Amino acid sequence: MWERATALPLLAHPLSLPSPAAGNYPFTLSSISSGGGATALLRVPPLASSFSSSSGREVWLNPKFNQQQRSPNPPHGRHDYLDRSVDMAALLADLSRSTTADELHAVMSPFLPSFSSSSRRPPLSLRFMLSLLSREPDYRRSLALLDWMLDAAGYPPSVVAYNVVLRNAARAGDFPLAAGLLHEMRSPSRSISPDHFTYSTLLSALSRSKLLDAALSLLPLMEEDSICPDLVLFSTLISLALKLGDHSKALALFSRLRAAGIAPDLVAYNSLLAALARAGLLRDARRLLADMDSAGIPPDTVSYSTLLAALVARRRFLEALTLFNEMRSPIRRLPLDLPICNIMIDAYGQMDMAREADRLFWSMRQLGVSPCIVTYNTMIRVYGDAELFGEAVHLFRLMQRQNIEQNVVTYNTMIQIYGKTLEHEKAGNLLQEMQRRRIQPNAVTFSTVISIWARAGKLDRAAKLFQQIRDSGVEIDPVLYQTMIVIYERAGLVGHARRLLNDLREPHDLSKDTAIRILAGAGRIEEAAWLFRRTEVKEMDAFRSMIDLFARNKKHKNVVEVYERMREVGYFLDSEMIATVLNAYGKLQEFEKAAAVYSEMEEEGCVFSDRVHFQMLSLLGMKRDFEGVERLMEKLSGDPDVDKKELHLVAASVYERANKLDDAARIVGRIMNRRSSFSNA
DNA sequence: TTAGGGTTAG
Repeated sequence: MWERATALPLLAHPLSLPSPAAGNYPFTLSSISSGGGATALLRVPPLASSFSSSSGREVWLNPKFNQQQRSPNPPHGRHDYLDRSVDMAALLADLSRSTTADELHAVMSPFLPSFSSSSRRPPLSLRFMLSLLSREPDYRRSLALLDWMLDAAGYPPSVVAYNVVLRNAARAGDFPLAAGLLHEMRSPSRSISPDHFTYSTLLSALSRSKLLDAALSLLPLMEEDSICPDLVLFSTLISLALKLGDHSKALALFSRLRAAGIAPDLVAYNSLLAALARAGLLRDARRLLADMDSAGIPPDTVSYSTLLAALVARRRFLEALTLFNEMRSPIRRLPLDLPICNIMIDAYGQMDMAREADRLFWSMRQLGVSPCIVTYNTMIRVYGDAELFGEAVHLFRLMQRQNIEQNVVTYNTMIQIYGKTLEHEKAGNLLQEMQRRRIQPNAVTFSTVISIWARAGKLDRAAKLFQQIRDSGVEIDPVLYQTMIVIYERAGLVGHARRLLNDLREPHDLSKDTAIRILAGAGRIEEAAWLFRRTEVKEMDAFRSMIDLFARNKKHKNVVEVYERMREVGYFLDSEMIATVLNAYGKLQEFEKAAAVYSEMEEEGCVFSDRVHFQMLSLLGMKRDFEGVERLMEKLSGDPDVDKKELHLVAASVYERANKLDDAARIVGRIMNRRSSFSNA
């Protein structure tokens, strides 16, 4: 429950100042000059120097202007606040930039009793004081002043006064106080309605502190107070939900935004794209791009990179390439920026298009984009995956020669590459080198090195390193210890493995399926495969992770091996897995088998995602069975579930890759026809 | 008076 907090005393160290007896004010009105109007010059005498850094200061006031307006022609180029009442307020405002709340309060406190409670609104000077106190580290003293204003001086409660105090409590992360104030406002004794500002400040502060549920709990209160959240608030909440990985909340919030009649802007749309992508609703995301066009907010580079990253993460490269071409096509002509270069270099690498990745990497500067550490790390990995080991090493050392920052990811990537080249000594050297350079190895580094050494037959060294890690108190994460356990088991040291589990207080009967999932998920291919082959796998997730692992590593034969084992057990695959298997058969040039899987699964009543159909289409193209391509296209054109635009794009790219440009153009023509008939309708 | 989006390693 929220609680009203105790306020700190207004003045931590009371200062003694002259009493405000007549004529003893700490400043004087010294002259009135002219110009366009009455401008008053206040001279702050040395008497007041205890709250001013200089021994005397000048403050210009123009009574013609309303309070808090800035003077159009500030004398001496100064910007001073102006107040019609020409009272202390202006001076306070000016001094507030160089004076502490304590000093100001010391100046003001003698006057406090003289403030009349009969007026409806506290004078500006008091309001300044409140605002200033609330900005101090001891922001709770603003609460004391608020209490004094309401209770002692008897001013009526005001939303603004509460908001000032609440804002700074919220900014300071003091949510019990902030929410306490909110409830106090709404209580019968105060009975003032929190306004839009009250909720905005509180909600955005809660969001900054990642307190999504607390923020959401305020929405019903807002509704009671008839305050509708605005675009800013909604998009803050949506992005927070996304950051916390709760895409369904993000989607729900977006629906509420729409229901409230708020038109999303580009960023809100991009957040929605991210939410859809994370929910795996890529088709909806793809459609949203078109919706954005109709809404007059065409997608930008970020929109595309959001979708691209999601497609790449799901290994849907064909669609990713199509999308990338689309963003660079004459219709869009969107510029490339750093993240999208990073995404594409990564994607090209995974697509076995290292040459394209390389070209993009080295042309970035011409595109006006400076590669960052992520770019370098990705490019090194792509070189390694393409077995361009010389290039990988060269780039790694080039970074050092050019003093480009390297981090633990850089080293982990490079160590992994030395694992591939079976240079376990060099892997070990890099481990030492990074430690010399004060780049802390992490669990990834250790499990990689241990795995490399074990594979090189250096079991002793691996075990010794593992022991060192344990002794050092570094947390042993599941991948690290599963790696070590499999190493022991492979070496026939079952006792060691059991003891390890025992020491780590892990149950010995931790299922092998789980172990497989952990190792496969981490890309520990040797260890996962070894375990997979000697385990009677039951869990679908274990199979899935193995298919993913082998697919990621382009071990197409092994993908098929997992598939066949699943069929033996009697499992049906989901769409994603079928597409992966089809792709593997394609890479193995086993088109007949692929076609058999496709029709068999269809007969079994599997509902395919578009991706499966498109994969099959692409296989037929690779097989140069263009009659088959046309037949399948015809069939899919009549399927209401298939996205027609996407279908045509895929078909066009199938013909393009087969170098049948006329056919590709014919298909593209169909897209254009569809488009024009759509716009005519 | 308030604000939001996409990228790297086991």
